[in-house]
Amino acid sequence: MKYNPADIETKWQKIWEDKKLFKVEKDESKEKFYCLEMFPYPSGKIHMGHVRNYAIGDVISRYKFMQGLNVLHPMGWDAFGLPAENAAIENSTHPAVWTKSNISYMKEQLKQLGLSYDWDRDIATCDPEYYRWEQLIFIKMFEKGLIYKKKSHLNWCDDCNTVLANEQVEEGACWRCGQDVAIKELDGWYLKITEYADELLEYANDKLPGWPNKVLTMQKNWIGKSYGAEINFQIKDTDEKINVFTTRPDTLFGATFMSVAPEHPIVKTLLAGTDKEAEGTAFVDSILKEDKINRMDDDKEKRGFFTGKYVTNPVTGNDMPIYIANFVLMDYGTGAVMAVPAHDQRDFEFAKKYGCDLKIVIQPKEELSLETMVEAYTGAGTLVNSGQFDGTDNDSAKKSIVEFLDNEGLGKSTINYRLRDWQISRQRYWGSPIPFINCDKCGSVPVPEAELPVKLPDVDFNPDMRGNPLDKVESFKNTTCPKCGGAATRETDTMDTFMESSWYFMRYTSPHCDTAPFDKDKANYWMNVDQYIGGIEHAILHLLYSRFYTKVLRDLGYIDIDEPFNRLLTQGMVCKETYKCPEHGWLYPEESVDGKCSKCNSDVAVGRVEKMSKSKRNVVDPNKLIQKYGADTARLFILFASPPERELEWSDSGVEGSFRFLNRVWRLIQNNIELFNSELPAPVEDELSKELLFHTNVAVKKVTEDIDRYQLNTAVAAMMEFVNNLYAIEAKMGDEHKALFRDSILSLMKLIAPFTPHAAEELFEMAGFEGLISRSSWPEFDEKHTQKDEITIAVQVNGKLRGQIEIARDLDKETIFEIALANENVVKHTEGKDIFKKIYVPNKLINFVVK
RNA sequence: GCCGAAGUGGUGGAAUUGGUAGACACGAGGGACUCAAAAUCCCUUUUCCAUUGGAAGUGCGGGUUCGAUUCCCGCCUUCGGCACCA
Repeated sequence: MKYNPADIETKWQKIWEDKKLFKVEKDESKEKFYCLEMFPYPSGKIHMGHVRNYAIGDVISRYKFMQGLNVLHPMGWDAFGLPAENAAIENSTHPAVWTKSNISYMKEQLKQLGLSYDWDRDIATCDPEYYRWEQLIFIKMFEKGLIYKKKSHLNWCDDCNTVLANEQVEEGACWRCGQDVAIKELDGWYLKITEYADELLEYANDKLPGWPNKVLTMQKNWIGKSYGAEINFQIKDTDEKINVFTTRPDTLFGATFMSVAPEHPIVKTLLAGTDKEAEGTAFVDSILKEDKINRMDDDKEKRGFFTGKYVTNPVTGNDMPIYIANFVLMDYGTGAVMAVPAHDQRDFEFAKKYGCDLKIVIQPKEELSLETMVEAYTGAGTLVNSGQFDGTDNDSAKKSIVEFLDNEGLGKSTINYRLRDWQISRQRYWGSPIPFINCDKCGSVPVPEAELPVKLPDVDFNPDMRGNPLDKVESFKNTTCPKCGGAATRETDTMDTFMESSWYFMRYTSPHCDTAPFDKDKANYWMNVDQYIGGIEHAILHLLYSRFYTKVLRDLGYIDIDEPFNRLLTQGMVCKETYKCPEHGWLYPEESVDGKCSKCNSDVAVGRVEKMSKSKRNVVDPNKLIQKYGADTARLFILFASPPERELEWSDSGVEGSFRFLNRVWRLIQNNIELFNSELPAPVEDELSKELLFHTNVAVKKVTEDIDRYQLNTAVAAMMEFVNNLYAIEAKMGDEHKALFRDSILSLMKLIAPFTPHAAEELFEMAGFEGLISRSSWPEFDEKHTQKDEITIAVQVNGKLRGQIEIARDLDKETIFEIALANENVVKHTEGKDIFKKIYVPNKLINFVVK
């Protein structure tokens, strides 16, 4: 029978589904393994990135199943988000309709890949049964003081009437309507992730050994803990002070002016009623009008405005002019900076432009002078011009100056984070409603728990819609205050969709629990996720939020763990070269035929290898691939082509190779299928038997170890090598070897089972086995068969390979040297020379050092 | 600019702890089978010189070592992250 993936794949997918093969329950008697891949946004159809992600997770899950573990392997849908809402507006359909149809289509696609999910645990985050718990958690967090509301400056599109995330601003304009983006001060809800900054950092430092360093480093940088001081500066002729944060208190004597952020509240006070007011306000407005992206541009010119006011340097007593400066960020530190132009590059540039004083307070070995300085000196040195601190090295001066300030009540040592609290308000429809009611008398009041979930109301979507749909649904918006009973309005913003993905992995442990977000017992049994797999692009946002959420849920008493994910594998992107036609722009791969555009026959320009994306059309559709070769081939190729962490360059001919391999496996086992139903003579202990045992045990060992260390590409290579060896042995063997050969091809079936499960099931069945190979045991290897008695070792002279000798394993050293020295070619290189050192690496090589 | 990762045949990649560089696969060339094709199978395939064999070779330049793709120093390139963070 020819290998025909189309028939066998649907057959086995149905059997697995009918038998609910991958359905699991908590079972204390078994060791558990929780394998999780990042759930997808239901955008319409799956792409190669999904295939790769889920193929990796499926191999690991199936392998652990076969090793006898109780494996939880769930899948679901990150179902809230803007694309659904945009599609709804465009097509006048409800986002729920669009989302649901996408989910059912994509679910079918995933099933076609033969993935081992427990579909009974399927969840969609847009389901009120999911987001009701998110709303409950939100209220619990509020009660614990982890949530607050504040005004802040955000990207705002007037036309769409909504806040935009930074990444939704394209060259200063709204990505959807092209309107210029403004900065607007808006109310928003914040989660106090900064309260957990230290713990998040601490675990990232050394308590997450299963995470790639790369991701931990990115998170550490994102949190950005820095030690420094807060120093108070008195505004001259007033009672008010301006606080600054600095990491360089040692340079305080060199502070000659002050810069404050345009958004800083003090700005209005400073300008009020002065002759600078009009000009200053205009300056501030001109900066705030720029969108955030532009304002943070590379090499942005430094612009400042002198307010006409001064602060007093607390240690020198000198007047320091106060400038409003475009490069000072309101949301880092205190929004005000003491400027030390001699020792900070930004302040240096600013001072040169606006003619501010420079003062050197740190001298390195090679003396600085103001006349020759062309840039700020930021290195170490000895303090000068710094009163009683002169002569101390700048590092210890950091401490002593802060101590001095502390004693005088002028400042204190402090720690600052780059991490900011998480703003979760979105002026959108397709997200979880924020369960709060705004009352004129009582302020923001949580919706009583009994009234949860706050469900999204129905809205008629149409292309003429603008703004936040919820805000216009009067029946939703108008309500009464739960506290005072007076008229009140419901919060019409919805939550950031990262809120859903921050705890979905816990919901999977009891997805239908209707009394709590999840069953605590079950969650404690299944968590942590033992293996999490997903794209590197989530290194910060999703993975940091999930860690934060886990700690919060712990502190709220929902679960007893500190971190959600034990091991993390970040898979690389799937890439392909791009094709561009001078007439028709980007082309799909199939539109470029022999270097010509299939539409106009112009020469096609082959671009660089890039991440597969719809916009550049350098995509390969998993559907077409599965139709042509089957899911097993698709899975095998995507795992073989590259190690999981690295990016994968798509190659059609590589796919052919994987298909060929599967056919070779198929034929090898087919040709010998009758062995499974035959009485065979007892095996003999000859060379060929030894060889067979050797190759089989080596293959099992290598595949096992490679899966354990995520090297799925070399695991596939080991299976290929095994098959090549089996063909060679098949050609030589007699009846007395067939019993062993039968064992070997059974091992082969099991080894390929996690990778190409359909083909493995079919072969297993044809061999006459009862039950499913997916539920059979993983093959074991015997270390003694992975070693040969006769081995080849390399003979080097002065580190250069001069020969190879066959010896018995573990032969004594001196005998090996004798044999090696007798080797003809070795003699040539040692003759007439002194051998003054002989090195022997057991069973590997020897090296003669001669002169 | 800062941080991180990577750089190996024509191509994707392998070499797990410092020990025979190029496993496995793709592509290419040659051959077998076939009326022919497809499929399959076999051989060759780092470069250079050559007759057994030799020389060079893992981005570049140094170093440590009997021995370096692997460790150290300096540089180049590519990719990723962060970026006026006080």
